[in-house]
Amino acid sequence: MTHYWLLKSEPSCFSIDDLARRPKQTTFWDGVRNYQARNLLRDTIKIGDKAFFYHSNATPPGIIGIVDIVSNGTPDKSALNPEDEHYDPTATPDNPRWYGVDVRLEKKFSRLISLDELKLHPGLAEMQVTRRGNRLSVTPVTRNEWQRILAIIDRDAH
DNA sequence: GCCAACGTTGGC
DNA sequence: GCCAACGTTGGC
Repeated sequence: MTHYWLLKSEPSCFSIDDLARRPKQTTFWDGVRNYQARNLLRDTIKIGDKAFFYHSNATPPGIIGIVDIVSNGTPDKSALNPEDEHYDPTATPDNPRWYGVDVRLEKKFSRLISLDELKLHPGLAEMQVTRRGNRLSVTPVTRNEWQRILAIIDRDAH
């Protein structure tokens, strides 16, 4: 069964357009350094799931598209690379500590659905990403929330 | 195991 | 750039 997620990225670091330029519009979602998010990436998110691509620390922040999850969780090798900005000296090949998944761009929305809009929408205001103080970069999205957002985009297209 | 200090996230 | 929220670290 397909599950739905929201993945945050700062567009100044990695944007949906950056993903669109990658070979096969696919990349390894690396650099997550929070245990709760790590557990989701390692254990819970599976091939065939889908996720919203969320631009955080943007003006405005919001949901900008959809990615398909195209691998199960695998060790995040960026933690092992001293040259990488996400290097973690406590990670080892035997105990990789951090995980990620491969994602492929499914769709960039015709417009960004801003955080403000989510908060104002009765069916979306309870999304985890709208909660004050929420810092988790990987959060679950309910089937209803997923379909409501698709309906907004679909409506705009007509 | 507590908790103060510190670092990071991310909206504004 | 500010700062509230929250996660992590480390002394005790």
